[in-house]
Amino acid sequence: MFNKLFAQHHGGRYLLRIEDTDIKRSTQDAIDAIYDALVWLGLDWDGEPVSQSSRRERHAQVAQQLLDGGHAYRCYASPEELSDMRATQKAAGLPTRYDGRWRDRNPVDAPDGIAPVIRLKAPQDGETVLEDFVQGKVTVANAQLDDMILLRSDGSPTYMLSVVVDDHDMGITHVIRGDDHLTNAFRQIQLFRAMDWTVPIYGHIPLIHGPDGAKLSKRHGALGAEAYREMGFLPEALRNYLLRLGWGHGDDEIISDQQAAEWFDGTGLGKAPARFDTAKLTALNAHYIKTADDNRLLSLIQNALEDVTGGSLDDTSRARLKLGMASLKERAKTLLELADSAKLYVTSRPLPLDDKALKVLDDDAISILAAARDDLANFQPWTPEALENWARDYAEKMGLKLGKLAQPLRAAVTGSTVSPPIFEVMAIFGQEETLKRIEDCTQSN
RNA sequence: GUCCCCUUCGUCUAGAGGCCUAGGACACCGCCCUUUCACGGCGGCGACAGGGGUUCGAAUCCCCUAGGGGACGCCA
Repeated sequence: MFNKLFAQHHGGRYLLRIEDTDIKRSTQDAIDAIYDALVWLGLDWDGEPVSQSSRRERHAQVAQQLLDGGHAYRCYASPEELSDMRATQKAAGLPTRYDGRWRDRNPVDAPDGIAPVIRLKAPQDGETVLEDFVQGKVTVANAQLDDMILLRSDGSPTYMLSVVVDDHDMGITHVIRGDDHLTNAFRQIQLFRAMDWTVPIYGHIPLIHGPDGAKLSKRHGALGAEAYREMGFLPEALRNYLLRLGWGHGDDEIISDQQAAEWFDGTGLGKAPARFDTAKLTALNAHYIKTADDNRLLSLIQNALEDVTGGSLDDTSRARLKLGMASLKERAKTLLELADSAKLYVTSRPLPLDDKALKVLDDDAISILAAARDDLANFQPWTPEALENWARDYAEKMGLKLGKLAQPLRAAVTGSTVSPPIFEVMAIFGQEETLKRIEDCTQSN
């Protein structure tokens, strides 16, 4: 999202690349999940996505070039040998790094039957400096960086090689990514230098943590975008929430996409990880539901409603939902809640009454309702305002508090003690349907 | 273990030496509005990690300590 906003802000292009160099993990399902999530979130990209796996030959060619130019070498150490090496280093309290055992060794020493990897011959002295527009100037001694693998023993390019080649070939000028890539940046810079290519400008943003402060991971709170969709969040709410995680613009909280693109220039990003807070996301979601278009909301909850009706919604239900949506969306924090409350308008008689409604409809209430029904039978006009005035007048005439009349009406008409304003609901159902619902209660008792 | 980074209310943040008796938002509590539930309005609770400096003056600059995070793969 930051990449997209940054590109929009500067009139640039926001490109998508699928980094699928690990064939085992890059299934079509996994890749589709990325596209779906990005599209749902409204983070669609410019141009065609580039698939890294389709560029293997080009990557291998660059590795060969590096080899020819003396910037890379073959390493014949086996995976077992390397893991022994790390174990020894760790036991001795040393940093675990490839020790360069094949860096200057004569290839004639190469053991038989071992396919080599190709490693970058990285500078060992001096330091590499990264001018990061989020982290600031970060310097690392080259002695801290080891000779990374460019080509695996099976000849396939690693992510590190592919990223650099693709960034160069795609003309990438700016990279915004998680700061788990910060140390990779130094290695990648060395590779850019070895090829004498222009290094992109980097911004490494902090990772998002879970509510308990621990890193968000697959087994700890990290969810795919589709999970938030299923929980009834609107993409614009998620965007607004994420925007404010690690970035701020004064006291502004509700920020439109357009405003975000105008304001987001890559500055003002925090360096500390932020915790994910569902409560705040939910509050934002409530706001965006309130301001969302009624027809859009209706289509978003349609499936849930059709589960109730067992078929497609009829015209009467649709009309009622449209009339009632303004009040319904005012009360919903998620689309799940909205769908739940909207069921009111698609449930047909005889109405199931919940426990609280049953409790409200005691003998007193039933007799009040029975009398009110007769008064209502000839009442006109059937509008929310007129009905409310009627209720106030009628209650006063009968010496009742308004609630003594309104709550039983709500229970009888909606089957619940919680609903949008009852006179609005009665108006939406119409006179005939309302009277029948009242009769369902007064007659069955 | 080694290297790098971070540290303002419970959470997200504003703050770039005096505007700060530290502002906003979410959450929480109270009151108002009210036929229910919400919305909304008003008010409250609540933080500069700790310790040293520099300065007339520090949340803002420097140092140390503590705590947190990230990286260290023939993963990305």
